[in-house]
Amino acid sequence: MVSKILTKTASKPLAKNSVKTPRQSSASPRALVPKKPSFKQQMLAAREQAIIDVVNRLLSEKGFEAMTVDEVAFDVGVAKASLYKHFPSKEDLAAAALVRMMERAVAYLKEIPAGDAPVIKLKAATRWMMQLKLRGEMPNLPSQNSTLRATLIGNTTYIDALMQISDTLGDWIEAAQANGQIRSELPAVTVLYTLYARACDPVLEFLQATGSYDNQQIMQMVETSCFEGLLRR
Amino acid sequence: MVSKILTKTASKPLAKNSVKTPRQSSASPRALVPKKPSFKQQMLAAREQAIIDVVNRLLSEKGFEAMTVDEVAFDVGVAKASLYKHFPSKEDLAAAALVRMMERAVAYLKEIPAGDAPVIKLKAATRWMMQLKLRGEMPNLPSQNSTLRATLIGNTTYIDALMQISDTLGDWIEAAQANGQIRSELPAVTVLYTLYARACDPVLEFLQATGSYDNQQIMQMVETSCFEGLLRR
DNA sequence: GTCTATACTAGGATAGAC
DNA sequence: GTCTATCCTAGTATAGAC
Repeated sequence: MVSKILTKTASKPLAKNSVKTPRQSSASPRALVPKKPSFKQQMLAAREQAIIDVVNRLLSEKGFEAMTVDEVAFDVGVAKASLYKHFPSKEDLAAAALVRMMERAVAYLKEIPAGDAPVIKLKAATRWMMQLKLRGEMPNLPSQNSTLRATLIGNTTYIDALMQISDTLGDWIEAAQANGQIRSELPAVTVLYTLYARACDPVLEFLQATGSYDNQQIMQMVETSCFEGLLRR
Repeated sequence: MVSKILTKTASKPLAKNSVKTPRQSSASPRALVPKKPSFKQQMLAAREQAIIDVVNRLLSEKGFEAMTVDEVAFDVGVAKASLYKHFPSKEDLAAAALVRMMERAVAYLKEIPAGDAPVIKLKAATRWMMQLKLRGEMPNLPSQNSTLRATLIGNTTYIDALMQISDTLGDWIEAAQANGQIRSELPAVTVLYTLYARACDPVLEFLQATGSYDNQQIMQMVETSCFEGLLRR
């Protein structure tokens, strides 16, 4: 467990989620039977998915600051005011996209075969991030934007997913250090951050911009430099 | 020479430099004697240096988008309108800071002993960048901001310095690959970009934020992971 | 070349009808 | 919950006096 490497913030309950699963009174006789979402709710959820898709793309293309709500509304094909019925602010819009990304990451990590060697798992996770980035689906966190950060650390779902991911990766890192595959001089946090950083590595887009290499080659090169190092063995 | 790795843009002559060295008519009998700058010019240059210092700091703290001209003016202690007498736009303000950074880089590279092994030179250059970043003096290029990019590629001084740096580092990289120190499977461009990326590596600030390591330790760790790789030899 | 005061615009957010 | 129309702040840039 390396969850201690993340400052555990007292995550206050989330303000409100726009699309809730229908909550029945626990006194109801059918309380244990999840009710199928109504047609309207399905439409709503689909609309929000579409919004999040657009936000995700814009976030990866231009980053949070440069993305405008007008643009989001236009691309979704909806009025700006309607967006604000779904999400209370631009920050929450971005947060929703990030939350979905986190949930996808959690889901992907679960797919990795448990029997694989720790290093193999770590490489798989890294490749997954790089692939998203190369496909223009990895949101660009403009690092030190304060208003977005504030929203994010207040988002329990986001924080929980992030910590879950960090714990999983952290365990793999420690296992890989224990069995001698990853160098132990580097603290596990450093390794973790180094892997995370592949999700926003400018080298990926620079190499892509040269047009000389395809995505497979680029991922291979960055993986090599990251795991094997620049120096020859 | 790897200058071909950078798209050689036809760099049009710079619009105008706010502080020019006094230009005498070439017909003048003292044309070859550089005239000492007048007191007023020295004051002007000093003022502009102060402005650039502030811009540089803000650029590294919050990036281009989040930096406001009001803030710059306030921190310099001058009226906003006065700033615009020195620099025609916010973009030019940032460009000036970046140009100075480039010139410093060029100067630093020249200081590196020519007799050192290529890899040693590359490590020195990398450490220089990381040190600036850790000290909060490395401007944060918000990557894909279009208006700033446009100004930059129109700035001959900037482009020339960037190409000069790339050539120098490129030569060292190729030398290091030739003598077997740096792995040759990786194209020189990839190595070059990988080193450049240390100037904006989020791992540096993340590790700094933990408060568990001092700058020397952080630089050592990142250098290790970059050159030696995460895997144990 | 410095100031104060102001013009102008982009962009986040809301009002209020349907 | 969607729309049109509008508000309002922040932020770039400029006018014009000294």
